[in-house]
Amino acid sequence: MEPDKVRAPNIRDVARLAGVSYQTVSRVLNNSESIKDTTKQRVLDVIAQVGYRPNQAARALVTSRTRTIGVLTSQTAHYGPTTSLHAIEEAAREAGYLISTTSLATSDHEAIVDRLEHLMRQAVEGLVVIAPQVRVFDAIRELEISVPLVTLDSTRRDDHRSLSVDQIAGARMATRHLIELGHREIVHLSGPQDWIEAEARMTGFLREVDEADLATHPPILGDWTADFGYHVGRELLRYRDFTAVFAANDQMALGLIHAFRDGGLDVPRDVSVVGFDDIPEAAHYWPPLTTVRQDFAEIGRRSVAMLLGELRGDAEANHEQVFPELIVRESTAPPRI
Amino acid sequence: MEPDKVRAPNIRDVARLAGVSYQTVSRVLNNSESIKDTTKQRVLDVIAQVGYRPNQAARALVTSRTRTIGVLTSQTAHYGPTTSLHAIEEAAREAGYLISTTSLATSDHEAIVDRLEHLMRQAVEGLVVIAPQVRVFDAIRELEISVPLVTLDSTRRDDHRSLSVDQIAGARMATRHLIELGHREIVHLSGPQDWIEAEARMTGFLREVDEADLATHPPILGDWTADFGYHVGRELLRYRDFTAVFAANDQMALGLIHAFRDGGLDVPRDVSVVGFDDIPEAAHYWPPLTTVRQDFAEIGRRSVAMLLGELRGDAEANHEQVFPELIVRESTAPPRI
DNA sequence: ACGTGAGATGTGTACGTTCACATTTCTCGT
DNA sequence: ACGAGAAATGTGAACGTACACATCTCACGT
Repeated sequence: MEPDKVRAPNIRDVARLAGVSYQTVSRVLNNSESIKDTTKQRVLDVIAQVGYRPNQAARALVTSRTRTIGVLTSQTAHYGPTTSLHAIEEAAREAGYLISTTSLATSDHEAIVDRLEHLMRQAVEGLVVIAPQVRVFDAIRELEISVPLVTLDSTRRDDHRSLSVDQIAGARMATRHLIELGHREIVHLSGPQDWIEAEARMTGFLREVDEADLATHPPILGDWTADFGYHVGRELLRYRDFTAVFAANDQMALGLIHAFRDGGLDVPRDVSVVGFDDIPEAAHYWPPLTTVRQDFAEIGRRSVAMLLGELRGDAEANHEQVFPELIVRESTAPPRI
Repeated sequence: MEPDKVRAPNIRDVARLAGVSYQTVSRVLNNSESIKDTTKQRVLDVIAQVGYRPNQAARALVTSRTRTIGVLTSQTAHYGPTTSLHAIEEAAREAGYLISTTSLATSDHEAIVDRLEHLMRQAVEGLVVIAPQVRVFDAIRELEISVPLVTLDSTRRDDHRSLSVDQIAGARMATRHLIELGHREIVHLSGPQDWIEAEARMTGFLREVDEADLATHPPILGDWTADFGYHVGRELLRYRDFTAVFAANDQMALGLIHAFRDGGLDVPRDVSVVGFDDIPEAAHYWPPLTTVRQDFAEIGRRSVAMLLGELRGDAEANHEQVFPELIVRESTAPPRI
């Protein structure tokens, strides 16, 4: 006939056992000065002894500070967003913040609103959005979200802060590399239509092709996966009206190369392929992939720094850019003939 | 001279505007029955109009329910843990729970304790541990954590629930496949020493080799990365006293293959390579990788189901196993001669 | 017309903490 | 030895919600 659950000790229990008032315990918890060392130690001993853990809900209620940053991610377990997320978690932790992550199961408007509402109910103090779908921004505007917000991978110039890798520049570098090798018929395998990143890379590609006065092949819309890249590669084999492909990420590039090889084409002898992201495996693909490197971890860290800056009230620059880097390996070569 | 921050509307504000008591608003929020439809609608209208959001801290304080599940992940952005994490988040969300994720920056005892303490302060109702380092279990025991706990990828049989892919069985399948092809000199490239997964795969490998009465090459300890696989491959080229390698994950397998090719060896003609995990890119590697598939998403989903079951008080089975599957592709073949 | 009971709504209180302010205790210099 | 001021500690209230219980309202059968 034991009581089913014993109530967890609270600040008053600790105070009683230490022979002080609850306020003194609170001071110890918050590292207040003007506490006698002996008293402080006595309180700490009791805390350790009874295994007291401050109730964050009560604390948040009275201070109206949650020390939590909300992160909205896309539904996929891609390397880039994941790496950024880890960096965000680490940077936030170091600053004494915690992370509440939620991901988008679907990218329809309702789901986005639901997830944002969820984060706001959590009373997050700031928001990092790594879900670079265009629609997210509409939802944010609609909900009149008032906490500081940083978006990643956006090329938008909106009323919130953003941090982006200059995807357009990266795409231009990749495209220019192919052009400089002598390619004149270049196909672009893009990401999904509503991803801002995909749009930016496509824009960069089109601009570069345009400036070089080359014929424009209509970009193909992909879904970021190697499987899709493979299927596209099989299709492309039927036309052969190109000498190079710029894929919007490394996985699709891998699928393309696989399909080309299956079709009897050699990369880079018969066709050059460039990827994007420089995931850690890209250097070990066969052939090692020429790609555009982005520092996802750096982006994550800096996004937290920006957010914390805004939380502290600094009126810093609103938009930062991180520059990507072209990594030339062995999947690109001059066209035959 | 505006007031700097307007207080967010609370339940009493809503009540006043709707001309009802705060308790009635509370009833609407909690979908209580015995609310007149017209009243309910009036309250909902006010809520929407003023943008009222219930304060979770206050709610948690009084109900002592946070509806939060804590997740402890390893420090790395690997495909497997990440995929499981996504599945966990989704499953939890569907059950009305939220996720508080924290990752291990380092795997020393202090860091682990710090992270666990952190989650407990958040008053998580349950814990999912995807950080399969051995030391985590010591910390959990030491902290006398009382909330329901599910660990992933563990082969331990402890006092908490666990859900694991039978890594030993998977490793045996991979090894047996090589043996059945006729290989007698097989090297194992393992994961880091303190990872339970790595240990289990090594155990499976050693058992199978032992049962087949083959000479045992001492396993090589790796770090899961393709880069490391490449370096090991370069080293191995100097000996050539093996005809097959079983790598503990696909990335290391990729690096190995790269190194072998650089050294003039053909996979699978000169040496066979098997990976583990079946990440989505494995089918598109060159050659397409023979590997062991694990359903990471399934694991994530089931871990949440187990946890919720325990939270509801079901006394279900304590340990579930998920079986992996051997996927034979083109990186394995009979040994030459 | 009136009591009855169910349905609808209202009131008091507790959750565990921090903040503002009040009070006590110590440490000096004289 | 004493008072002033600083240091240390204590008291009352508030944060926003849900629960237990109390009260009000209304339809209905007699």
